[in-house]
Amino acid sequence: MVRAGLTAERLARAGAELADEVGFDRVTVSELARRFDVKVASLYSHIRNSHELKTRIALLALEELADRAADALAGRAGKDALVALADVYRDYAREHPGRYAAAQYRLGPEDAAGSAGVRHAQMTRALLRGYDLTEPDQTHAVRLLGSVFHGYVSIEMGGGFSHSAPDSQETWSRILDALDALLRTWPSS
Amino acid sequence: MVRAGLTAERLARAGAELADEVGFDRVTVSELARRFDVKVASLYSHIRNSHELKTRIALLALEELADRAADALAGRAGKDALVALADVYRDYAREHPGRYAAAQYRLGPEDAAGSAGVRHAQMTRALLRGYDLTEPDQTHAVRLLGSVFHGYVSIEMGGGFSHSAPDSQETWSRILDALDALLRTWPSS
DNA sequence: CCATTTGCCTAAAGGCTTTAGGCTGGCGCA
DNA sequence: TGCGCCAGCCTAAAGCCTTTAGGCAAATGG
Repeated sequence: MVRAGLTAERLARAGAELADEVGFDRVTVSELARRFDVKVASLYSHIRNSHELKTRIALLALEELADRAADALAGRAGKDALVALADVYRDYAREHPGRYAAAQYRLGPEDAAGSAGVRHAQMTRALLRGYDLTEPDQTHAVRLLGSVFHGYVSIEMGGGFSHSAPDSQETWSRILDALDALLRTWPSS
Repeated sequence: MVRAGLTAERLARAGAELADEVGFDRVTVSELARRFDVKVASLYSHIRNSHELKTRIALLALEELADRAADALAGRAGKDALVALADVYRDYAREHPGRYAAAQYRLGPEDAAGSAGVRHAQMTRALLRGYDLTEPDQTHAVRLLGSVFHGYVSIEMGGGFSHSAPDSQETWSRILDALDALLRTWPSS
């Protein structure tokens, strides 16, 4: 009997693909076993349980996203950087809806600390160096940007903007214009 | 044998309470049956399936949220109204995390059209009358506010802001200040 | 070359969803 | 008041998912 060569890593990668195909919430240990043409119980030698599988997929997505963000930010500053970073999130969500959903999976403090989530915050901070903000406003701005990016993308993915004019791309551009303007004239306390 | 007096309505209400207690994703037809001290199959005379149950809970939450928003907006304008509306979302999410999650449940176009989602958009539009925006900027602004509110609240609920200074309330206030300033000086195309 | 570890399998228990079909308490009508 | 009918709950059963326990065989390394 030929062995399938399972690994926690490979399972997570396959799980990420599965998520993009059928949705993160339908990623199931059983379905994954089917894909590897292996019995379900076999997966439990590699992952503790379903939660660990999802966590690994989430961590993987966060890494990928952070890598893309780092790439996009390289050599850019100011509004250029703002738009680039924003597009990274939006594009990733469109290309990999399942992974994007996974990135929202709630992690325990343990996993969260070791995740790429930290890098995300740092990069947003780096981006803000192109604007003139000092603490604590910088932190407020980091949180605002995170909220807008995630909020917009998740509403858009949910179809929230698809049944009314103007089209979503137009709004996205105008929102980024507005955020840029806001960051340049941030109202200090 | 005394009848339990089940109803799609009562099931949805009980489901909403259950969601707040254990989380929306753990709302289950089985658990609900247990709460009514009734066999699982009995519920299927009132709801078509699990999806319909969740949809009804979502619609209920959207309704409640819209009612609160309408209340909060009454007699207010400008920044006052902005803060009031924003707090409605945030407070609702804190008081009723399960219902808030339910409100994010993806509805079919059918249900979406008949939902209170429409009222939400209209109220945000009404709020913007306190600022000087005309179409299509008004729509862009509606979408921005929706993104910020939803994005911030969902990150906050996920614990995203809880492990770093400054505290979340402070950021929330400053973000609302910033949005107010932005709306007053919205960069026209 | 064989001993041990590692990887996948069978078996089984327990939970959730959904459908089919049966019994009965009550409401409506005569 | 009495009776029939139907709505409302039940039992049964199938199908899928998770998770644990224990077994056999393929790799690995001494």
